[in-house]
Amino acid sequence: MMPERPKPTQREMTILKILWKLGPATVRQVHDKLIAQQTGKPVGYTTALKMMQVMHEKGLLERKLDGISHIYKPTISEEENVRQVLDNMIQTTFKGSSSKLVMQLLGNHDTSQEELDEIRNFLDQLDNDAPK
Amino acid sequence: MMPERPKPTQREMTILKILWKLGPATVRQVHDKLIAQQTGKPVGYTTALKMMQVMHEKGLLERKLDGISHIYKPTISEEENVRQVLDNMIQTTFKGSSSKLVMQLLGNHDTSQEELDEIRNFLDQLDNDAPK
DNA sequence: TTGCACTTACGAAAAAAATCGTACACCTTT
DNA sequence: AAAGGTGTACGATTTTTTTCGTAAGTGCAA
Repeated sequence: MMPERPKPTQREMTILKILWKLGPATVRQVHDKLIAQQTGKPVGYTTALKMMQVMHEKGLLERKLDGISHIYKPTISEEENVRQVLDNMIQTTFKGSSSKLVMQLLGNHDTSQEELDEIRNFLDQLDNDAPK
Repeated sequence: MMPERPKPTQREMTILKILWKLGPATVRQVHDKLIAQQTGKPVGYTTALKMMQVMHEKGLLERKLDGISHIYKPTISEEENVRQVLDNMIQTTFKGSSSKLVMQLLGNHDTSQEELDEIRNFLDQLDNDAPK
């Protein structure tokens, strides 16, 4: 049984990102960040509140009461989300081949030598842990 | 001067994906695919038409007349789109380190030996092309 | 010619997402 | 006690997105 968790809208994503960065936080804290990024027109406090309430109803956020106010946190971790996005990308645009994604990434992203070395080390690591 | 190209909505993304798969195509062709995927309720032809018209106005699609009908194609390629998404992901969730992304990907995606070898070869290739 | 089958355009309705006003409760400070 | 600051809840409005009905043009075949 799927936990019933609809795909977040774009605005909801910006709130999720803020929460992932902050860790569990109050509406006030999230709203401050929203104001700080100032993407377009400033958003009102009650707007942020309502959004987060709706996200809670949708199952995107969980919350617990802390004194007078609520502390919210995403029900899905950033890592899990990234994994989903990457897996999906691999399926739909790289025909299931994760190496293709890596190659595309390293190919044009102009990666530093240190980064490349790290990746190589990691590959070796994988081989050692699970030798053929 | 930015070409003024708003971020596509989720529905618009499904159309973009179809066009990326098909190559330049008519509304009819796109609509057929939409029907074929059958995600939820079937969508009407004029709905697909209108969406693509709107996307054209937004600058997401370009089109050219072909006889009586139009042939549409995305103004952004799938590769470019993927690059944007990955770059953005690297910045916001991996603090600028692409190797972190690769490690996260290979870490839990349970990658085959062939894939890993391909990546290693690709790394060697990069070293040869641009040796320190 | 008449009638399909196909197309585009366009307005407007329907649905979804985002914003906000207002009410009200609880503290603290004055 | 009153005032001010903080919080939640919730209905309603506004804006954006999605859907579709209808009109009208074109080509083709009966």
